[in-house]
Amino acid sequence: MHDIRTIRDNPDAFDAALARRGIAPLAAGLLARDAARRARILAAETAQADQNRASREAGAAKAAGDTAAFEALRTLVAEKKAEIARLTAEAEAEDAGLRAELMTIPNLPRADVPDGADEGGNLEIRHWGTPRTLGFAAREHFDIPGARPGFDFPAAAKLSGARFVVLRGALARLQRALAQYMLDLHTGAHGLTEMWTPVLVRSEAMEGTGQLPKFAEDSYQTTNGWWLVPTSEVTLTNLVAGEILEGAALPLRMTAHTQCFRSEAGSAGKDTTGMLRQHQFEKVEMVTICAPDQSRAEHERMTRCAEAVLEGLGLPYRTVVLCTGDMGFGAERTHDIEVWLPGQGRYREISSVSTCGDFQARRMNARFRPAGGGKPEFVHTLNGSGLAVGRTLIAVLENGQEEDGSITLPEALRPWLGGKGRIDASGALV
RNA sequence: GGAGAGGUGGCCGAGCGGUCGAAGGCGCACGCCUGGAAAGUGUGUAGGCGGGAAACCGCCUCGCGGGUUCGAAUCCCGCUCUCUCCGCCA
Repeated sequence: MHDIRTIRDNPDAFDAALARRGIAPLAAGLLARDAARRARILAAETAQADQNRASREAGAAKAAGDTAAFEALRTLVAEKKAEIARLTAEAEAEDAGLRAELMTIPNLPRADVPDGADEGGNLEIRHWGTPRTLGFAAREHFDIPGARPGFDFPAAAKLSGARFVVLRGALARLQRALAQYMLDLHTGAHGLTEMWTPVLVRSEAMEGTGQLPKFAEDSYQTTNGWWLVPTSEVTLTNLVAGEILEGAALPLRMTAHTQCFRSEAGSAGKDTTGMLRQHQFEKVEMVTICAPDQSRAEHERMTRCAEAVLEGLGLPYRTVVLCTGDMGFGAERTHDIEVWLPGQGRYREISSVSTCGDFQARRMNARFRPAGGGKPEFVHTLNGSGLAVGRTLIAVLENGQEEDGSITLPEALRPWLGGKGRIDASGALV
């Protein structure tokens, strides 16, 4: 959420930044609303101050035995009371209205984000690895002979419908191994704290990270009001909601492996075959809570943590910085990591690492007390996939496929695969 | 799901319907003391919003929301969360 005072101080800069995201100017409307709001607040508080004073004087008059004065003041308070009720209701309505509007406005892109209308404007900032030369026609993950027995889409359709998968045998094992490998890498070499969090959350949590109020249709809600998290960014980030952290304790770097649930509203027809885009999938997420002067370095660090997962698995990737038109709601800068998928012959997103500045912190009211003392300030929040486990499974299968239909698995996974290193053409882990 | 107890500042913990944003303690910060420290001692120490160039002033917050009252941390009602016991349960 944006700070109305910042907009007040520099409305042109606000509108200019919005324009980079293709949004029409909003500052004038917001400031008119803000002026009305403040006028109401002032009126309500002035009336309240009048009442408080009259009440004190009434008490004094009563103590002094001055009945006439007491009765007069009592009448005055009663009058003020009705006035206050009306004025505060108006003030609260204005305040809520302004806040509601601010809650729907996306974060502003940082100056170093490239302009662009869509993903065509993204810029590669680095790449790693070279796609194998296969010498045969690459298959997509669901078409590789060794993988086919492990994917049971008909069974998933029977249980749940489209965009679900049942994994069987070697593939179920492989997915588990991938998640364990990622968690161990992040908690070990990268020093993140492993967390385990709920996947059902209150609306407040979804508002804190920006999924609500604007994107309700993208998530699922239970009959009693809980939301299924679309990513554990929601739980990990909201851990600090409403808190005032000690500056010396920052940065907090966390990771969690959870199920994620997305309605995929609006992506009808996209990626309908295979398990690339599912309503339920696994993700190892990373979240960092830090001081404002730490967030740039933390963003780079987190990006490197995600890239390290792919490097450990020997999967070629490229990292792009998203242009203004392709960024998500809460981000001020995003790095997408795209893994090479031989079956599609192109790079596909496997991780998205964003720094949100104080955008989420304002929504959550998450602050820290600077190390040297002083007023609490809003923290900065960052989140990134490290990585999407299902998509990593796809990448491992497609990149490891052999002409005979078998699949060579990354060496790095052996500790979690009972020492085994390939899936044969019949689908057995050997 | 049933019964009971309880939510006060960074923490612990008092609080008669007004003088209470709140005693006291701990912690923390700064000073005194000291060769330096400890101990001792003094002072300070919540957040948000609004007005103001500033000094400063006002408003709100004792889990949340209502009510009673001239006046509520204190009385009443509802909700919520935590804890204990019972029930159920992976």
